[in-house]
Order: sequence, then C-alpha cells, then structure tokens
Amino acid sequence: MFPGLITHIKKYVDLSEADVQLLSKQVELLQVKKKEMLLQEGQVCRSQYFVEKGCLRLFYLNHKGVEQTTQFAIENWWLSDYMSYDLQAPAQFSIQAIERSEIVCLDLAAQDSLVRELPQLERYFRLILQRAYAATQVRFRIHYELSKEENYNQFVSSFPGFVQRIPQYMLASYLGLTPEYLSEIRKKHS
Amino acid sequence: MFPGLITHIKKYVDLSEADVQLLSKQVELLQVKKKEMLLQEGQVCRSQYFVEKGCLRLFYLNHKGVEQTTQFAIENWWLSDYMSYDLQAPAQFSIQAIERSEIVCLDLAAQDSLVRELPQLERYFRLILQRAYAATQVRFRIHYELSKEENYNQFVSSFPGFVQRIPQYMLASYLGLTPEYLSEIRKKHS
DNA sequence: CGGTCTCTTGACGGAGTTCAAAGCTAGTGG
DNA sequence: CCACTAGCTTTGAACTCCGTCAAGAGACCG
Repeated sequence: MFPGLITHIKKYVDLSEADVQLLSKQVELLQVKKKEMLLQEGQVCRSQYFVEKGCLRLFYLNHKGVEQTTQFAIENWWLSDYMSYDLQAPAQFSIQAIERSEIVCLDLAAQDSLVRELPQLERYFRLILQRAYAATQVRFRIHYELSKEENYNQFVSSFPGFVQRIPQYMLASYLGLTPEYLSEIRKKHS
Repeated sequence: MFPGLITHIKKYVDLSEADVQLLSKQVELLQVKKKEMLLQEGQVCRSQYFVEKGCLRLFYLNHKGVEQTTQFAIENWWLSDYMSYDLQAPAQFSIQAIERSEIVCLDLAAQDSLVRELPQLERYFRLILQRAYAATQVRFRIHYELSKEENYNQFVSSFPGFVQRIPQYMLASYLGLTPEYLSEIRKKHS
C-alpha cells in the first residue's frame, strides 16, 4: 500500500507486521492529479501528508494576488500547515500537487489514537520533526548568507534533477526572486 | 530549581512529583553571564537549552566575518543547533547569552534515558517541536511577504518590549538588514 | 573619565524589481 | 494527432530599495 512510509518509519523505530496493520487502519492513500488541491488557504488543515510518490508544494496568495511558494515536499517528506493542523484553526497556506502523486494522509484524530496504540510512533514523529526543524535552521542560514544568484546555484546543485520537475516561476517564487531575474541568472550559467 | 520548565511541560502532558524528581536528575541549571557562550561554531552541540530567565541567540560568522543572528530565544523557549545535536556533528552555529540568564541544559544522552523513563516526555518534545516548526512556517511567510521596513514594524509590534532588551545591530542582523538602514527606518517612525 | 563599542547621517552604487512586449511550450479539444 | 490557445519564459529599459563606505556623535564599562 505505502511501502515508502513503512520503510521511512523503520529507519527511526521498530515496527512489527501487526503494527503495520494498525497503521494501515489509520491512514489513507490518496491518488492525486497534477494541480489537485489538498488544502485551501482559510480552511482548517485536518491532515499531515506524506509523499509516497510525486511532489507537493505549500503556498499562499500574497498581497498582490500572486501565489508565493514557501516549501516543496518530494518523496519521503511530510508536509502540512502545522499551525493550522495543531490548533485546528484556519490555514494560512494552501497545499497542492505539482505532479500526479501518491499521498499518505494522516489526520489529527487518527494520529492521536495511533501514537497511543504504537508509542514508538510518538518517538518517530518527534525525530522527524526535529530533522525538519534542523533543516529550517540551515535554510535560514542559507537565506541570510547567499545572494539570490548564489542561492539559485546552491539549490540547483543540492537537488539535481528536481529543477526539471517544477515550473520556473514556482522556483523563482520559492527562492524569493522574480521570474524575470531568474531567467537572467539562468542565461548567465549556460 | 526550574519552575518555568515544569510549568511548561505540564501545559502539554501530566507530570507527577516523582516524575519531576527523575527529571531533575537528568538536567542541569546553568547561571550564565551576559555574552557567555553555550556553544561555539565548529564544536559538537551536546545539549538543548531551555530559557528559564533571560535571553539567548543563535548566530554564525558570515563570509565577511560579521556575526549573523538567525534566532532569539526568550523565557520558555528551547534553543539548540538541532542539526549538530541530532547528528553529533560540528555545529554551524554558536549560541550566546544576550543577558544574564538562567538556562536549563539537557544533553542528548540524558534526553534519551529521560524519554524512556517518562514516555509522556516523548510526546512533550514532539508537540513543542511541532509548535516550533509551525512558527518557522509562519516566519517564512512573513519573510517573503513583507519588505524590510514592514518586517521591522511587524516585529516591534509582535514583541513589544523585546526590542529594548537587545542591541540594534543584532536586531538588524536578524531582520536581514544593515544597522545603517535600520537606523533610517527608526528615524521615519518616531 | 578615557577608550571602545554602538548608533546615526549622508553620498553613492548596484543587485534585483517593475513594466511591457515578444517568443515559446504544453495541455486541450476537435 | 494536429492545431489553437493560454500560460509560461525571455528580453530589455527604467527605476528603487537597500547595501557600502566613511566619518562623526553618543553611550557604556572598567
């Protein structure tokens, strides 16, 4: 059903066959089409999403009405609007599939009973959140340190192949620059 | 010893008197002076730090040799170089007290045995990491959305009184602008 | 009170944005 | 499977926010 998630969990904690059965009852596998929305800004975010296959993005509508992408999630990453998920308050972000994707969906109530049934998952989620948080500390460092041009080059070499999977304007948005300027940078480096 | 931490934990999970005793054996209370360093860039980060009283900052030395502050931590916040802490690899950041502070220090091995003795702390750490991660998602949104000037105004009104506790140049650094430009902005708004 | 760190001021320069318009590409329906 | 169209990407010129540099004024600590 969702081999990626099982393998991922087993990297951090033990999981028996019986545990996998319990897990299967609490999560749902979604087949989503390109551009399909999993969460709309303003709604309450009821789930966390794990990418088995494909790619998601987190974005919001800025003051000019333009979509601003703030995060991508590829295979083996969890994504959610955590503030909305945590507080069950209206979301400040939308979540959308960039490609046709397979997504494991875990909602708040399910996660709650799941971590009670399988206490080692409490540990799993703690550890992956710690990793994710660590990654944002590094991301802030990069943001402060590099110029937009350097940031682009660093991104491209850090995630080879990924650039081909997403439209330029989304990458530009994520890197905090305009499509026009990104185009200029690309011209230089070719 | 550290009433702030106990109260903080009890907001998320139950904690008996006996539990508090166990906890006390695994953590250490540090009295640190203004400008005292808790972690030096390049060293392995062995602990997470909880601010009982005072204020810490996370920073690194940029390519020009200037200190770049990326995070502050005030009362009831945890702070660490999580990448270094997690992997026990050399830190990319330093941690320093901005004021005379009381800091609860929890190191990796202690945290490990602690969460085994008190499984509810596994949950506590998961929840506070989720909150912290949620906060960074919001912080990124602000970073993308606001101009430097707007960002400054937003920060001042979000944390009234805090601005007085730190030197201008640290705030400027955190907001990603120069002390000179911050000075100009402040002139406008007075 | 003296020296060092911090904050302010102003002139100048450049990285990156904005706007407008012309190519290009990919998804859609016939 | 092709043609059409909407949306994406590129180009270039003008502009602006903000950084850099240098110098002076203030503030804090020993």
